[in-house]
Amino acid sequence: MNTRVSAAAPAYQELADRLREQVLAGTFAPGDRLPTEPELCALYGVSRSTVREALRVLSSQHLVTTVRGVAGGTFVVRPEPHQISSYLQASFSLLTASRSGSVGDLLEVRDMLEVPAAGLAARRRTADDLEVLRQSLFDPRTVDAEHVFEANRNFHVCLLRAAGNPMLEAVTHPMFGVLNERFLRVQASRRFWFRVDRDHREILAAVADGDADGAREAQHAHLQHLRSTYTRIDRQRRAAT
Amino acid sequence: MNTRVSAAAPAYQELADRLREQVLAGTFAPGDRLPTEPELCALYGVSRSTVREALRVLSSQHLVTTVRGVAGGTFVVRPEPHQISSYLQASFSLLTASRSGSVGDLLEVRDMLEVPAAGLAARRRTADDLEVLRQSLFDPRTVDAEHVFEANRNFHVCLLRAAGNPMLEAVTHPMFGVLNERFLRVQASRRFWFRVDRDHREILAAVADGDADGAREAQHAHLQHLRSTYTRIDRQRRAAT
DNA sequence: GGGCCATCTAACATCAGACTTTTGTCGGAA
DNA sequence: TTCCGACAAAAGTCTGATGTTAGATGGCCC
Repeated sequence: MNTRVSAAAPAYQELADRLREQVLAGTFAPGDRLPTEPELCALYGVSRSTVREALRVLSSQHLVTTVRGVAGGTFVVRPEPHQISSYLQASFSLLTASRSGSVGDLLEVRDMLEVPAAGLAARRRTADDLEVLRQSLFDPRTVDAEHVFEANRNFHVCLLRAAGNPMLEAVTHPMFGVLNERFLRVQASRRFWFRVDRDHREILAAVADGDADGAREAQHAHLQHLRSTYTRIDRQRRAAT
Repeated sequence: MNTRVSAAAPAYQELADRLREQVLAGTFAPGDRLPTEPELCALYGVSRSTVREALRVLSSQHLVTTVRGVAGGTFVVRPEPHQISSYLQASFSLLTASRSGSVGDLLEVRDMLEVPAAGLAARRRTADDLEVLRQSLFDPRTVDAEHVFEANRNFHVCLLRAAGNPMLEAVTHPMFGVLNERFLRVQASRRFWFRVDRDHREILAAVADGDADGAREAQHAHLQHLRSTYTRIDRQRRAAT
């Protein structure tokens, strides 16, 4: 017998929602320990399986973590930008894989974010940022493709960080990541890397000078180059199918 | 006795990872049904609880859904932009709640995204988009605060949609959402809504004209107004603490 | 023959309880 | 004092039974 009009949601889902509400509302602060699993059973009148499934939902959304042992339990965590990034990257990756044409969308958004980000970086970069950026330059004549790939990745990530806006970083990083994994990990010509290297040095020079306009311009030009390469590869792949 | 160097990961986590890999790799296509829970138990040699916890992880990451009943089971879904949005909004909301000063960061990114978005909307909007935007205008003299709030929300969401880039929409919507919930749901003066209404009409006019520059400018001005209101409220709240 | 309703059934949902593994703590021995 | 082993508290895992949902089936009435 069910007096409610709609039972619809499973118990674990409902419990997860209720707990999430409390976490979001701040009833439990970051670092706080939630009641133990048996306690939650008693509190909400459900079995331990149900409690555990609810906790799995919350933990896979990076709202809580569980640790074992006597001092263990379920703890509220504060979401870190990099967690947001990893989730976003997985999602975007799937989105672009399933729908054709989304690569252009991704590039469009990347342009909106990374160009102003370069401008901000020029104004806000610290001496440390500059140093890291310099170390992320690479010799395009090097044979180690993996090293070049990593250095390129580093450069972009550092540039984002130098912009000093964690939200911006959290959102932009995955876009860069998806395109990078998708197009560069596998195939990229020597000539392409030469170009990338030149662009990076140009961007770095502007950022070092505190020249926001120059940095924006250089970053925009860089993305234009990338766009032409990505769309070419994308066309080839489609043709090959 | 454990021969592995690190047992670390719980079984449900490991199973979730293995299944996720298969979903991401396309072993299971969107719409496919995964093996039933008892079958997964047999396949991976674990108990049903473990299987179910793994499935909860995947489903809360919007990779699968489960439906009950005889034709039920666990199905691979393709991630939808609005799912990404809801996750992002929760994350950003927590991020701004826990760290002071992030409201400015949020506004900064919003400016990067919504200003060009308005420009895109001016170029890409359909007749339908225009119609919906018109219906999202409101009478600032109305007394129904909830209606005004909803109409305002609608206007921004439609404008984003009109830009015709799902990724852009997925990323921008939550930023708007967080600020909106945080500052406007509770307190907003009559004078503020008059201003908002005027701005909206200006944006709409530019978008209807296909005037990308005008739309960008109007949107930027609009965000500047919002910024001053938000920062004022934010200051008041801090002072009140 | 066609439409409607009761029944069946395959899948997920939930429960209860036991056992296992991990890890911090505490007390005693070297 | 330091080290080591027993203990305890917590999450992790397993088992098996029972509840619930919703499509499928087949028979009944018209």
